[in-house]
Amino acid sequence: MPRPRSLTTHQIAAAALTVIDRDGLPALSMRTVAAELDRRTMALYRYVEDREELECLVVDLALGPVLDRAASDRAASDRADRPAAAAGPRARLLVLLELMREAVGAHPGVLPLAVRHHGGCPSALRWRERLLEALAEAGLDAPRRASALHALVSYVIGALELEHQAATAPTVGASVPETFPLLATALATRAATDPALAFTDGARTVLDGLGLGPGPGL
Amino acid sequence: MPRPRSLTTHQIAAAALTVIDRDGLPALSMRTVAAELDRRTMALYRYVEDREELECLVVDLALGPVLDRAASDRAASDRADRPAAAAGPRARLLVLLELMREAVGAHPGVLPLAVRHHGGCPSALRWRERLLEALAEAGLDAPRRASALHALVSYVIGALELEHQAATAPTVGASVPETFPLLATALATRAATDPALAFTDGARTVLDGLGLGPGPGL
DNA sequence: CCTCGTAGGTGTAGACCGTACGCCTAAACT
DNA sequence: AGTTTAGGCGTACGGTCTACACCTACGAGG
Repeated sequence: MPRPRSLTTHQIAAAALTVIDRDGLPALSMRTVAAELDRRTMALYRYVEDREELECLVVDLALGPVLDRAASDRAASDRADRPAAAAGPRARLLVLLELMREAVGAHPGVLPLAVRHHGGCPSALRWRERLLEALAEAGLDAPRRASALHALVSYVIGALELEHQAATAPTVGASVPETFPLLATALATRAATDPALAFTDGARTVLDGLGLGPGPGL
Repeated sequence: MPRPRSLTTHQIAAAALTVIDRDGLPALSMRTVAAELDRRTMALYRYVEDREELECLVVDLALGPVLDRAASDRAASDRADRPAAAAGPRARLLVLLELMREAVGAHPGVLPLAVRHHGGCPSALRWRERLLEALAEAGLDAPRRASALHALVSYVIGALELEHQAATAPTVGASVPETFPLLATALATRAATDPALAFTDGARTVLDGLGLGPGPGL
């Protein structure tokens, strides 16, 4: 009976993501998103409570691929096309962690939003559930699962944040070398390393610490 | 010859910290800080380039205690007053990580700023250098130190961020239970755990993963 | 003691932001 | 065709940061 909606929240999220990818996160505003959709600013408020909710939609959209690809990996593993993905809990966890990194890496500007809304956005919650499934499969009981999840999520959030800042930092380390010799060499080493390798390396460290030793899969 | 300065950057940082502690991070603005010092807004720009720099000063001030207490611990250990603090590299690392958590915990509102500026603020750099010293003492060579530093810093940043959000979240987990059973129990477990214990537990996990097994000290 | 120059402090104003409120109107069901 | 419901728009308010030009208080040199 009422007038039909001419926009969807998905379209709005996509427009916001376009703005972020093109002009960076600081450019994200109700005005710019509305302009991207050829609408006036206030039109958005018919679909979204406030900016907070819009950000949540963007995060959900950007993190969508994580689950899609995880699901396709799982389906593929059922068909034994991608045996590596199903080799074992440890390998599956590693894949999940790397999928999250890739999803965020595809839209770097979203990272601060993802960090802020990872607790209230469906995609992120589903991702965590997947982690827990793998942890359960590895034989961890509930308390150890909770502890392991905390360690893994903390690492991922921190590592992504570090990587993001390294990418957007205004080259801070000018006065570092003399005062902090160890730090200087460490930063140099890090700058010379492939970020993806550094991420996976740290992830493996955490998995080792959880007692999920390198199994037959990897 | 010129007119002397009537303020110090330290005073400005302290005023900003007062504002944050009293009214929360969103209340931080050039206006509120200036009001705290009984000055007009623009007076601050004689001491600070922009808001960015002010935030950096606040982080530096808030993180100061980490280094002071780490130094006093070290002095104390020299006098054998606090043997536990000098028991070994692993114990020292754990203390450094916990000191960082306590420093941020003393001013919860600063956390987002600390995360954003941890790379450009002297206190944070000195803290990292201390970590590297302990790692070197543990026998790790330069590449492994860089890798270990990355894992540790990532974990700390992520864990603090998680803790901060758990404290300020508007109770999101309403729809979680049915859709994500594993996550629901994990969140319940986490909510029932002392944050300090959860933090230390995760830190120990990372240290284990780094091969710094539980030594004689702890 | 007086003057002078430097730098501190201030006021104004511009360009943004998010969003509360009220109006008009287009669409679809009765 | 009529009614009703929501969509879209315009305006406006209060807030942010900060560029710029102005006045003035202070300490040093004479």
